[in-house]
Amino acid sequence: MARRGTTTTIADVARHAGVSPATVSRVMNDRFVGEPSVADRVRRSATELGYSPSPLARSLALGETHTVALLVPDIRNPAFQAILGGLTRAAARDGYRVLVADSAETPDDEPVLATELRRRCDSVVLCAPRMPEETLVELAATLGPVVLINRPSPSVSAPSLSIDYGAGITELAQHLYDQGHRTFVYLGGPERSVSNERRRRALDEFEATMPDVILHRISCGADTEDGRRVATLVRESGATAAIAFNDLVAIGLVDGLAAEGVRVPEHLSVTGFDDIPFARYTSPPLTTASVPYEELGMQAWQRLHALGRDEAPGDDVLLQPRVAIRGSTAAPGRRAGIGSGAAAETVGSS
Amino acid sequence: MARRGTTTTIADVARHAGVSPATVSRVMNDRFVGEPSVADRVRRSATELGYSPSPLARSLALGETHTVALLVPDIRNPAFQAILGGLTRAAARDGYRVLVADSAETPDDEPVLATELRRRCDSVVLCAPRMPEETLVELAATLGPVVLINRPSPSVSAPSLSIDYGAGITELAQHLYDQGHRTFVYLGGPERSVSNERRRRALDEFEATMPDVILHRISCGADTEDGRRVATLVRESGATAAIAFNDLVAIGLVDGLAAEGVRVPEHLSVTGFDDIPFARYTSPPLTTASVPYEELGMQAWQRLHALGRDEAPGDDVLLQPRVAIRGSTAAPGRRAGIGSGAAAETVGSS
DNA sequence: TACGCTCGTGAAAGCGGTTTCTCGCGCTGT
DNA sequence: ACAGCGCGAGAAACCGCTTTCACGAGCGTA
Repeated sequence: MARRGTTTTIADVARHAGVSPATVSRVMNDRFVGEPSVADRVRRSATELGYSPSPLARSLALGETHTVALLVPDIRNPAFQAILGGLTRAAARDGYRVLVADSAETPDDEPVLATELRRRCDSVVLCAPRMPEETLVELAATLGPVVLINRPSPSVSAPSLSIDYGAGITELAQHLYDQGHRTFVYLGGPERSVSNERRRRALDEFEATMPDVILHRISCGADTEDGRRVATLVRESGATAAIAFNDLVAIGLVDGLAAEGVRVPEHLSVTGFDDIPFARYTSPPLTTASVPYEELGMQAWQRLHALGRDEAPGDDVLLQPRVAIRGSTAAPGRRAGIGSGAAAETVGSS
Repeated sequence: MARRGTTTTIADVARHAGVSPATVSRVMNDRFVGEPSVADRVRRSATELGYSPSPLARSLALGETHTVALLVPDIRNPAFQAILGGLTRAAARDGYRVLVADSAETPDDEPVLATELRRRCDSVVLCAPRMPEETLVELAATLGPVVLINRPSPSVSAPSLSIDYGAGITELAQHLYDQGHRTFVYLGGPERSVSNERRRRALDEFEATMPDVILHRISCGADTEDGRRVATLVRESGATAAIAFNDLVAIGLVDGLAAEGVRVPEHLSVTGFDDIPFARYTSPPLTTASVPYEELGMQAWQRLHALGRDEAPGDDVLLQPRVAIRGSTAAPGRRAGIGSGAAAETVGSS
């Protein structure tokens, strides 16, 4: 904030133009209906004094801030950054700004963080994968306009936008199965994460459906480092294919395996999840499920914008990942053909 | 904002506790000096009514918002996301939030955007690589607390944090030279970008210093797609080493070259710049100059925080990139040895 | 000519806090 | 016993803008 008395206020303009603050306000907001000459005079005074209304004061008076909050567990996660990108761009088109906050992977802080953010903003995009359901229900009720990312729930009043992780992971497993794999290992994400739960359920079902499939499970994490850490465990598991919680884990795993002399996909196939921008450029390019996170961010804004104008926000949406077959998967025990480079890619729909 | 009359205000608490709003305010801000029993009563009323002060009203009254703005040309750029990450985390530690905005690569919009943001925030981190110097000087003067990213300038009153792009690119060139390359091609970034200018100057000087070096220049861009687009030009240039404006361009280039059957580094060496998190996982792992963007974000906050308390913000800083030698560079015309995997890496300092 | 309308504008009451200023009270000093 | 002092807490002004309400002027009509 500028030093007190430095900024020109609406009163200054009013005085300069010889009118009342009310009139200045009306002119600035195109709500003025009187003599055009008066409006002109006000406008001239405004530009002459370099006046622009204080957004803060307007927010207080109007009860709206033209700001939307985004709360995520870790802002450095590329998936959240993609959401942020989509949200920022979409909101900007309607003259809204985005306030970001990061709970530093501490679900306990999220309710108070969210409420605090909410008071600065008109609405909030909440991404709280590890928040307990009951806390979420309570929070969503008090929060007002909010959209939930990846937390579809009939008991919550807010619209939610989610990724069909189950469908994506099933399709990945099926792809591996079709290539001849029978022994899998799943590298689980954060323990209490909803999206991890979705993936696990889908894999449980896959295992139950396919009698000849063996599925090992390793509790891992969501970061590159987590993937690297479990490389040895994966190697020793006897699996021919590893299904990683996400791309970061997969990338870390591939790297960790390389350090142990295990080649991907020659010795072991690996799949990721998310299709972060660089998944296609990794070594080898990563077979993964492509998730439209930027789209998610844009749709989130669309819902909130509707909600803010008391329109119907639209139904909950379950966005379908698209599996992208790249170089990190191959038939077990078979060497990958020479020339299977970054350019080759198949995209399947689900 | 909650529906009018829904939120409990300071007046409600005052009434409930049988005191004046002034007293409530003092209690809430630990400025209360009277009878402890009164303070207790107020605190009880506050929690009972679920009261929390409106940040908006406080901001208006206090003249500070506890918010800092970040303005960048494109929020989707990983470098900016890293800065955002560092800034967000550092600011959060002091109870500040970050408001993000993206000028959509439109330098003309930046001055008005920045001023608008500034009115909502206590300070702003400005990253405007393509803004004309004179505009910047003017803007920085009116903006108040601001730190400039990558725009060191004696004529601007604001502190600046920059990357020594010249040193980084020179070191990369030198590395290539040491490996035996003599014909280079530089893939230039955005035409009017300051950081591109810095790289170009350094390469001009490098060319002048090394008599046997031939340096071609291609105007390219800053994105993966730009790199892919110029792959053919690069191949036809006759250069044995390509120095890309940044990692994204390098990655795109490598991909584009692969599509034309040109192998990296066997046929052509490629360097990037930035060392985005995935540079080490590309295929092949990218030789690049590692730039501490997250650190940049944190330092930016540190300066602004100091500035906000009328402390000396500290001197301008020129952060040194560290060149990371990876798999995308090799001696010209020599095949890379088998087994040069992602794990192998040398880090040099500058 | 008087009455009632509409139209253009200003006065003032919010929005929800903070802070200065003031005032009443009880305590001390002589 | 009374002036003076310090302390605890409230009244009111203020931050900068919006908006309702009121008011006076000008007009048309009876």
